[in-house]
Amino acid sequence: MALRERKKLRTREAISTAAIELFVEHGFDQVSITQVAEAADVSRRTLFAYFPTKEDLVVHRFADHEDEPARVVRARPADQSPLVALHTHFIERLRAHDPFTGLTDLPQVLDLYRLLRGTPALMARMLQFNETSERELASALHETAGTPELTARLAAAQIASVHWTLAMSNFDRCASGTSAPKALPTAVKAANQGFALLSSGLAPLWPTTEGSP
Amino acid sequence: MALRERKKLRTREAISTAAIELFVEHGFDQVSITQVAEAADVSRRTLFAYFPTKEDLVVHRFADHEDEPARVVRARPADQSPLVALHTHFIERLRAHDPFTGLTDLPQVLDLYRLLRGTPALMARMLQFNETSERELASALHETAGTPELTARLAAAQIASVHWTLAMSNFDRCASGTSAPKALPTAVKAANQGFALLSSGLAPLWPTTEGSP
DNA sequence: GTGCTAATCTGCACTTAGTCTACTTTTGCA
DNA sequence: TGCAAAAGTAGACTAAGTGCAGATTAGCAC
Repeated sequence: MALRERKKLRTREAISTAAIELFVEHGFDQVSITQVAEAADVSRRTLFAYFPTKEDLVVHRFADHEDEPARVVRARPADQSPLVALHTHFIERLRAHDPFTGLTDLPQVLDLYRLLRGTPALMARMLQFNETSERELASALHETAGTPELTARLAAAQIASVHWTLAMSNFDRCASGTSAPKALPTAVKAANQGFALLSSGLAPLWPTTEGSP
Repeated sequence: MALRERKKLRTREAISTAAIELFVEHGFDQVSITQVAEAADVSRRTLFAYFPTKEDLVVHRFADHEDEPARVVRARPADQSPLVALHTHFIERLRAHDPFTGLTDLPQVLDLYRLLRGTPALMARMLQFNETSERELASALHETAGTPELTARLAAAQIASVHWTLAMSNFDRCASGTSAPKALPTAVKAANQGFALLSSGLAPLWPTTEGSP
């Protein structure tokens, strides 16, 4: 990689790191773009060349994971169902304490999560990420499993929402002080339940005599 | 209702109507708050007394439906499962061409939907509505069906996402010119499939020999 | 090294969303 | 009619984000 490219990456990291540090310490709304630019030793204008909005200074760190579910579905063995592939992968990442699952002990990541949850503007941006992820997952299901389009969209929506719920739930436990290894068994159980609900449906939760309309 | 209250409501409506009219004609980003205030014949500052953000000028029209799923679950007969209640209700609203379902012929509503879909900032705001709706549904499930908290959250997430997907799918059909009565059968079939997936799970979609991990 | 080109960085002015404060108008009611 | 409270207004202010014109700097040819 050329010097120019490397320098750009370093600058980008420097800006984002400075931003998150300031945001974590003083709060997202209490720190201005100008202050971030000063801390990172670049001009305000340059900062906007790297990050289109203030929110992106924080959430770009999750951009890598945006297409993870779709990739997992596309990369699965031919004889494996998408749901099993996603389940297996999630449990695997959980055991690896991948921040992607919400289960982590890294103080920096926990701070980052706390910042996200406490800032509506950032949560809104994360939901958009989630929607992109969902759309890509729908495409992957449609293209690799032959699922009809609407069906794929419905399934992807369910899967993405369960995924998000599990990650938030895991994070909440870690943020409130439980260590990752200690939270792992609960997290695995939760993940198993989430994927079981996806796989077998919600009907067994509320058994009644009445049928559907 | 007192004169003061009535006048406030009228002002609120006038502002929102003027705003939507302008936004639909020229685009959300091409119209400034100042222009909206002028069109509604109030001061900029007064406008902000009624609507906290520019986005709210548009999306407040959906605020009524925010807690609809939770209400349906709470109001269901004692012997009915939450899922059946929600399914029945959705089909009912579909037949009534309730804009809440995305199925409508009212040109104003269609314009409004088109505006939403074409404006990322507005979609982001709608996703937040959806999340609130999901949280309230989770509470309703937890409190009225005795579902454990995490289970309720997972179920609510799935239900809310299917709901949203169905509404968007119906809207897309209507926005592309299909009349509501003509789109109804397809919409009912889609709803039945969505709720069937929720009820019985995704496993049957992708039958394989391999089990879960 | 020298110089050229193109990418990058910067300063500055500008627009717009949203807030704050102090002041005026209107409404409900005695 | 008069008064207290609610609602509306004017105008200055902060901060995000954009456009532009000029200064720097990397990459490369010689």
